[in-house]
Amino acid sequence: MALNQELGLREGIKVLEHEAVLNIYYTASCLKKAAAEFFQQFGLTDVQFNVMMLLAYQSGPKGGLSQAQLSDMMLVNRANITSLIDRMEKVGLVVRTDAAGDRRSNIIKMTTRGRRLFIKVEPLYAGRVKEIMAGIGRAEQKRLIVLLEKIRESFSE
Amino acid sequence: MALNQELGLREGIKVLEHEAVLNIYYTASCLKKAAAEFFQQFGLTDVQFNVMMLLAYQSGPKGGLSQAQLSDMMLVNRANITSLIDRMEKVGLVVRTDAAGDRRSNIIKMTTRGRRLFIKVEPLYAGRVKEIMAGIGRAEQKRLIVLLEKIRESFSE
DNA sequence: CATATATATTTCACATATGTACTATTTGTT
DNA sequence: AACAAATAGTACATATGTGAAATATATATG
Repeated sequence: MALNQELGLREGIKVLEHEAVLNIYYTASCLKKAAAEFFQQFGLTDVQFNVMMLLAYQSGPKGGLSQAQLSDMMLVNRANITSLIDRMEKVGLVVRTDAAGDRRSNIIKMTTRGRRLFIKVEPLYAGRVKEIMAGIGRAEQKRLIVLLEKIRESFSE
Repeated sequence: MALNQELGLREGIKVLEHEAVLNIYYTASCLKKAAAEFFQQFGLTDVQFNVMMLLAYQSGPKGGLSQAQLSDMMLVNRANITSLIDRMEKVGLVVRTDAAGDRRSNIIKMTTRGRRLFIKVEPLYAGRVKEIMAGIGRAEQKRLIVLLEKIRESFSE
């Protein structure tokens, strides 16, 4: 449905570019809500699951990632990683370990409990994502990705 | 640029659907940051500007919108509108007025100062949005909007 | 080697988002 | 009219996002 109707606006959105931007915002927000809802049953947030996914697939030779690396891969302010890892550490999903050779940084690793939970949740999540994206086919998904990449190019200039 | 590279991921994203979702998130985040940066020079946040835009274009016969109406049009939790309007009222952009006939609800209206600022900022914002979206043409923007609408359909079932 | 600069993390103040619970008021039903 | 249910706003706890400043440690340069 068009955004106008979904939001119950009396007046349409006049600038096409703005309508496109609002569509991106709104869709991201819907997806985020659906993700939050999905992860809640496992006591996780979408952001926490993202951390676990990065630790599972992107870990370096040290068997973990520093907070700075996580921050870069998540586009999250570094200040924010501190409390995020605090919360995850408190519930035993990850641990901070010393980085060999650099006493400034922590290497974050998943605990056995974290890994076990991740292995259980990940395939279920993949299924849910496919369900949600079933409205558009693979070719359309690829086209969507290309369009979004083009938009982001204006930021890297 | 592909998300893999932008985030510096060692391993690519395996599930296409997930890659599409992450692209939407990431693009929304980039757009939001650009908006925040833009509005900062006027002492506004993007969310506050959104409130002003709704008050300017969507106001009902009472010359304003209730907090509940704003909440619906912004997809913001109602609990959140309270503090948002608190902050905007404190800096004199909007006022809470009594709703004739319903003592439960407040009608939010822009102040003269708010309206003056909005009139100044709006065309500059429209220009900035066009700049940002210049990477894709009008036809592509329309196609993007359609794709995003299709994705959102899976939530309204 | 000493000093300047850069990097990693933490802390702080704040804006925004969520859900839940509460009060006040309105509306709908009997 | 009396009572139940719905609605509007607020308050609170929590998660996430921002920038700025502080601390500790590493690195680069003269």
